[in-house]
Amino acid sequence: MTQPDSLHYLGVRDAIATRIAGGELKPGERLPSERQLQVGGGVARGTIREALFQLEAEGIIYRKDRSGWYVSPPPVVYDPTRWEGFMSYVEAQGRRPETETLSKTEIACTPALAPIFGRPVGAPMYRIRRRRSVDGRAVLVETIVVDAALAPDLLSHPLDGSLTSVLKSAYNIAVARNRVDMQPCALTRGEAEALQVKSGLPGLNVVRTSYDAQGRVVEFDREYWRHDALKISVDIRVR
Amino acid sequence: MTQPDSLHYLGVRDAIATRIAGGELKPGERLPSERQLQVGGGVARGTIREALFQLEAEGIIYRKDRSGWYVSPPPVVYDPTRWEGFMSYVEAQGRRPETETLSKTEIACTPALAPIFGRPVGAPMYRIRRRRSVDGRAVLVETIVVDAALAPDLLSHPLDGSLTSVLKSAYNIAVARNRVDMQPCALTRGEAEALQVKSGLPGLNVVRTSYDAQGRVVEFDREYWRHDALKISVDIRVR
DNA sequence: AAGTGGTCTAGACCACGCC
DNA sequence: GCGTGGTCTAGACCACTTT
Repeated sequence: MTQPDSLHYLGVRDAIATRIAGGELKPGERLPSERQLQVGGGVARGTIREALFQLEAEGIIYRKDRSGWYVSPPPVVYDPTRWEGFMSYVEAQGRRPETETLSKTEIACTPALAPIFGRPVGAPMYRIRRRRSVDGRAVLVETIVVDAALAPDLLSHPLDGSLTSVLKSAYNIAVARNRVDMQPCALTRGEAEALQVKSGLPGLNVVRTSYDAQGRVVEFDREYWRHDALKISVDIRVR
Repeated sequence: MTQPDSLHYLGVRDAIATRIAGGELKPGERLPSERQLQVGGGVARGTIREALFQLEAEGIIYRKDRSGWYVSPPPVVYDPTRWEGFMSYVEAQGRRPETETLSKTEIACTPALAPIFGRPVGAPMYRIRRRRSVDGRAVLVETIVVDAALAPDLLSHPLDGSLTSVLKSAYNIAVARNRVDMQPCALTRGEAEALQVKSGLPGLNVVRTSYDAQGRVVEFDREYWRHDALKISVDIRVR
């Protein structure tokens, strides 16, 4: 008999959490399979899974679809008031960043985008979809939209680094104001697929709108982060 | 037969989401019980619950323990770079804020707090636990710690409003710098209980450290938010 | 081919909210 | 005291990853 704090699945949770905290299971390592975790306990697989979901919600473990459960690495710290770019701040934290461009296309400005950019529906825009990883684990997918009138021929530039610095160096466009919105969400359909997570997992939706000194929108970026990959830190001085 | 996109629980999810989006079920209203939702479909209750968990992760519905499932109201927008205080910004959004003081005690500075405040272990501190609600739904619990040397007799002041303004008006302590850390988390034990949610639900952990002009920590605040109650918005001007 | 997690069924009992 | 969600069992089959 497992005999936990009255609840089986929390007892199983604690048992696994203890093995992780004790260093028996290290970040990135795989847990025993669900059926193996059942062994002596006389516990149904559903109860084991309940415990695993709990640990997943806490950010302690994560899963690779149909491959297994793994111990989560520590989160990346992100300061929305700075924009050195993903690559540099991840590296500064001693982690290995990676960016893949999933697609880059010219699109016509949609009714949803028109008011954001202050441009007519149908105006040419560039849309870039990227996936970014830390230490080989995909942590976010993003969709960036840029006004083609401001940055003609943008897509011929290298897009796997900082887009902001491309805009600065190739087009002399400087960001003067940044608006960042963040909201807990569920990762569904496309985002979940790109991050190779189960649809419905919690995530963080980060929307960044960058303006130049004239108030024009130079970059509109929607990011979907794994909920366990990120820690936000903002430091503000009062005027 | 329900006949969804191959997956039963996603079909059930879509059916419920449609009823909510269509206005048949309004924010704050209760959904039919899990057993009622099974009716014609030949669907197991576990599958229904899978669909409800999905909607919960998306922030579309929430549950009151053993009472039922309800349609979520829209989130509150929170700007960490401003601190007019919870009461005023919630009101500004046309919602009804509420604050309850759960406890207020004098404590001895712990080893964890000592380096934050730069004070010796054992130094007197005040600890205040509060719960805050929007339109009658508890959305966050917080624990605030203040150095007793800076604000003697703090606990005799009214604590259901803005603590920052009490510090300002009663002690002439002004905040010069604010550090805000946010991280997705799971609501467990005490927090879950205070928010009347099931332990393990996703939440957002917000830690705010406020400094005065001399660099002293005047307020250390740890907040646990329901994941579906909050939207963060930051607006930054570049120097 | 074997093993894994993902989904689903059909029951059961319990603790607790609500009336 | 009835109905609710919360927990749990013991199976089953499937899609997919891994070897």
